Amino acid sequence: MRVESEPMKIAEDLLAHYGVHARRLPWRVPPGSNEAADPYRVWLSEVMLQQTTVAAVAPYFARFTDRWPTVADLAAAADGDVMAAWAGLGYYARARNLLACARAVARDHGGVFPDTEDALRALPGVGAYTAAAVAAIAFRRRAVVVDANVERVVARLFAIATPLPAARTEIRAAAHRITPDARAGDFAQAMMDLGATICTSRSPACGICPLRQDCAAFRTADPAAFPAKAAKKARPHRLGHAWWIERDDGRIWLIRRPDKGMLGGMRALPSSDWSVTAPPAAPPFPALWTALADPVTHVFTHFSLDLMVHVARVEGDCLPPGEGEWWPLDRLDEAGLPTLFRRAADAAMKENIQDAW
DNA sequence: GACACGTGGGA
DNA sequence: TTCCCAAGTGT
Repeated sequence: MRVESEPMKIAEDLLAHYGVHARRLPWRVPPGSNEAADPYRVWLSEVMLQQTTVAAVAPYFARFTDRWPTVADLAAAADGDVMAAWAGLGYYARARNLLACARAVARDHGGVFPDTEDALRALPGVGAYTAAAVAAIAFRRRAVVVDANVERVVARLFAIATPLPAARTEIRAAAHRITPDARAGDFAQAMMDLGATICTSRSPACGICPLRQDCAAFRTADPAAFPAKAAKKARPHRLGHAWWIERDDGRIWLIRRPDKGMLGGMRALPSSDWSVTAPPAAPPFPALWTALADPVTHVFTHFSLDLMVHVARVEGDCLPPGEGEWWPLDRLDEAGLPTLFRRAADAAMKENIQDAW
């Protein structure tokens, strides 16, 4: 005979806890509030929060909503402005899809977010998770919201031993069982709060968990062992070159990367391909090139990179090959460089200061 | 299902 | 230092 709490009891216990302990977040309406959540803000926050921490998102969310208060404002924004505003947050396909989604809402939905999970799911950059989250949180629909937090909490509640990702089907079915018909949005946010603050990946605080009496993993020797996960692959290493071209009027040459691939759509220094073996350091044009002593090291999700930075100072009549723009050094912050190239720029400028001395 | 796709913080 | 991971989506 199984010892398992009633599905409804889990939701009741969790929502009671959430009513008292809900985190106050800029995009969140407090539990029990009569105020309705703004679908635009809910959607924007959900996209920003994909694979990204609350701490990292908060300042970006503030800047975006200040500059583009409505989905119509965002839909009317220039591509480059949005990409630059996203710079540093990572996963830049999100920014491209964000704009595409805002414009689809403006063009196909009269500037109003659709209020069903299916219609939301059809929008660019809105997958199963985000569609369910927006439907539940902004439109108070009964949707089963499953993110990594929910997966972890559910895997523990029911001590699901199947390793991820194979356990997804089983976890989703269990999440469906415990999701209440009413307040599914609060329930989802409560699950995520629990996963972020108590039922954490490494050392869950079971002693203060409102669900410990409902939790099968709590009754095992090692609750943190759930969910089991498949082994990860080793991270390969790559090498590349980047070119810092500084003109005598205090500008540097920036290009825009193609939409597809790494850092797609972002401003960048000209650079070589990033290969497993060092590509030949073939500069974009002949000049007096100086390589920085140390490469810029950067770790991406699926590989790490050593980027050699080569510096050249050129005359005002120099025109590097290909598309690009001369960008004033004193406004480099506004260029919206992704972190890799921001670090390369910092290294190049530091080197130049040493030259001047 | 597998893989590409960023970044910064915590243990 | 190194590894893991954080409100996933698209292909």
